[in-house]
Amino acid sequence: MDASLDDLLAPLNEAQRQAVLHFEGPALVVAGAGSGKTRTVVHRVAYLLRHRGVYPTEVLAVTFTNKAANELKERLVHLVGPAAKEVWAATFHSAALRVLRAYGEHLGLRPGFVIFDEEDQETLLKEVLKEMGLEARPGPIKAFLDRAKNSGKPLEAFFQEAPEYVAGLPKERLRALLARYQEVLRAQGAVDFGDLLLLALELFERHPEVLKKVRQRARFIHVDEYQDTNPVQYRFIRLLADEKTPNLVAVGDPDQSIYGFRAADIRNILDFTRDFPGAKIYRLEENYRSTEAILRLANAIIAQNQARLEKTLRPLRKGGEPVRLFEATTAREEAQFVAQEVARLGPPYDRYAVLYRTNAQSRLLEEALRLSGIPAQVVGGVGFFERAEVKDLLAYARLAVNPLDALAFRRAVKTPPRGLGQTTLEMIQSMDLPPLEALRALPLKGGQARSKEAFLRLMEELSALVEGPAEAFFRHLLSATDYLAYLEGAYRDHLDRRENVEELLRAAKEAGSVQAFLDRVALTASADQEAASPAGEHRAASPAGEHREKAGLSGKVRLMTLHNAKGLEFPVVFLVGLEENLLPHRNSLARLEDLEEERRLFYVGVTRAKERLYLSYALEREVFGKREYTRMSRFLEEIPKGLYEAYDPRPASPGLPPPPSRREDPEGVFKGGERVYHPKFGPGRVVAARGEEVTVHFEGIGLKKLHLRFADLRPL
DNA sequence: CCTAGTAACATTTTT
DNA sequence: TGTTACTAGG
Repeated sequence: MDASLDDLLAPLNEAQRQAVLHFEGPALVVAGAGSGKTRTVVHRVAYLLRHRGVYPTEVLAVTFTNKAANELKERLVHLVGPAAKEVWAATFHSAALRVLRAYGEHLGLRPGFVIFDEEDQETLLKEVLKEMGLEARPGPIKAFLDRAKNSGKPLEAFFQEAPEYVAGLPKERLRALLARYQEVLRAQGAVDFGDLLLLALELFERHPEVLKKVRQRARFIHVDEYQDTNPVQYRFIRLLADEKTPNLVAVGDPDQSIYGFRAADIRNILDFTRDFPGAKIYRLEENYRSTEAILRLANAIIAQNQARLEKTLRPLRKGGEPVRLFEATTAREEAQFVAQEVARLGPPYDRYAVLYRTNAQSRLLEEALRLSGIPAQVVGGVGFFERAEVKDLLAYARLAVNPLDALAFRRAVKTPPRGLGQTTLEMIQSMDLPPLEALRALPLKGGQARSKEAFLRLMEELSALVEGPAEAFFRHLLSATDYLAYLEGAYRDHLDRRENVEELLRAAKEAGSVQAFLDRVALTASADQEAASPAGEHRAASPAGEHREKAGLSGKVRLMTLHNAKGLEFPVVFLVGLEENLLPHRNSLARLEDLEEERRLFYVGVTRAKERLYLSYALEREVFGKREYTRMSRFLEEIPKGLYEAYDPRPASPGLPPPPSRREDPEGVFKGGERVYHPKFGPGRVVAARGEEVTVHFEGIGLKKLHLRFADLRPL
């Protein structure tokens, strides 16, 4: 661990070296896609620690995902040794949470406060709407609330600027509604996502002694993806960066700003030198990642944007495969094209990523890949922690940690069903007591009385376990509620759900305490999943890479939204759905700034590719089960011809035949041993067939009993 | 109280 | 199309 400075600088180019050697004062690193940003960041922190006498406990590195934070630490440990574990690497939200867990009582936050996820947030809004006798959709209200909280403006100021009607509610009603929402939220000992940063700011502003302490932990601040910071995050950093000598290094790329809907303000990065006078600027424009063909396309795309700083990525990898464009007749055909092309190029499959604008597009792609027997994994979408069975169990944990959590209480009481239902819950809600106390006070008879006692006893047992390891907590919960038996009775696919429960136990074991586990759950993003990791060489050698190997995730095609692809790279990228109304999305056509953000999204997608890039669109696509005719994206039209070529592999090797149609007369047509295909479970073999009931073995899934009347089972 | 069936709704992106 | 919200009947 005593290697010289030369070793640290050797793998870097001149611009990177300059940035790495930056010591005190503000600096902006404008790092184009694939310009070795992560390496520069890691080496710079290593430089501070190794050669500038900075203590690990003085460094705060804010990253975009928790996974990025962990990787940063791992690589630092690799460079400077285990002491680097003390570096504070976190997302804005987990950093804020940590501050609140440590000092939140100054604001009157209860120690066990929970974080409500989006679903909880909407549920609560629905309740408040009902309570106030208002008719409106919670979705748009939630969007308004989030924007308000992310804007960093006082709620009053935000209301001033808001239109007279939001989500069909007059402004004044909305104001009252949100005030009530906030009140109920706190009464339940909860905060929502947007609150995390706001509360941290409030803490800093009202308690200078706390700010002073946190500043000591953040004498050298590093912010990644700075182009995607919003005003609240900006203020958070502003407060932490000491005025006299703000040792702040911001890294980002204005061309990759894609979170406008989350109030990210691209001006934060554009105005950096004004905000932090004397800031040094370092530009990384040499691209190590992509071939020249890919980069020329990327440069042509982004050059169409008006609002940007001139910047051109210089390719280090000359030539390369041409970028190919495929026109499909239908979205299904587009998906089959992807599968066919992956099959043609062959394994290892983690070289491939399929990127799309909306989550809904994943379904066809997943199906097509499965039909071709290609292992694939959707990153994001319905996350692990959003599965019903996982949320059920988490409800108990939440309630044990925070008895005021009425939402968790309701979920816990209802599942598994235990003889306390709708009516009882409504009574409890009307009682204006913490839910458990209300239940205790409720006079019940017979079976219900027994159910009540049993539930209260269970919660007491769980409370006793709540300070211990999370794993023990959940194991007790599982046996006390006989939860697995409940799953078996309630769900056809209980085996899958059982596996999710086991996964939860593993995650709990890793997290330690119940509180830590819940926090981690709340702040784990889809991009934090193991499966999100790219197949880059340097990472494949890391410990995380080995772990993936064992988990069997290394050999899978990754499917994800363009947003989730940020920061990743793949040898082969398919960018699908390049259609008007999809990319650019129909909701982003009205305003130029939105349109330009869509273009940046396209740019981000293109720059993920290292060797090969496929673009595609379909002339026909189903939306809500209704057929829609589409048109090629304007982003493709505006690219000079010659930067990509039309491609159609079909004449040479005929595409997969359309899926066989369902049999007309279901009864008795499947025979034992027959190969069949199920849209959800994929290919399988019939084990037994009795009338309408067929037992099928699916690869990697196991036995499933299916009713032909319902299951869309097709012969293969 | 619970379940199964039907009606209504939803998709832009996410820490 | 897939999921959730609501209702009637057991």
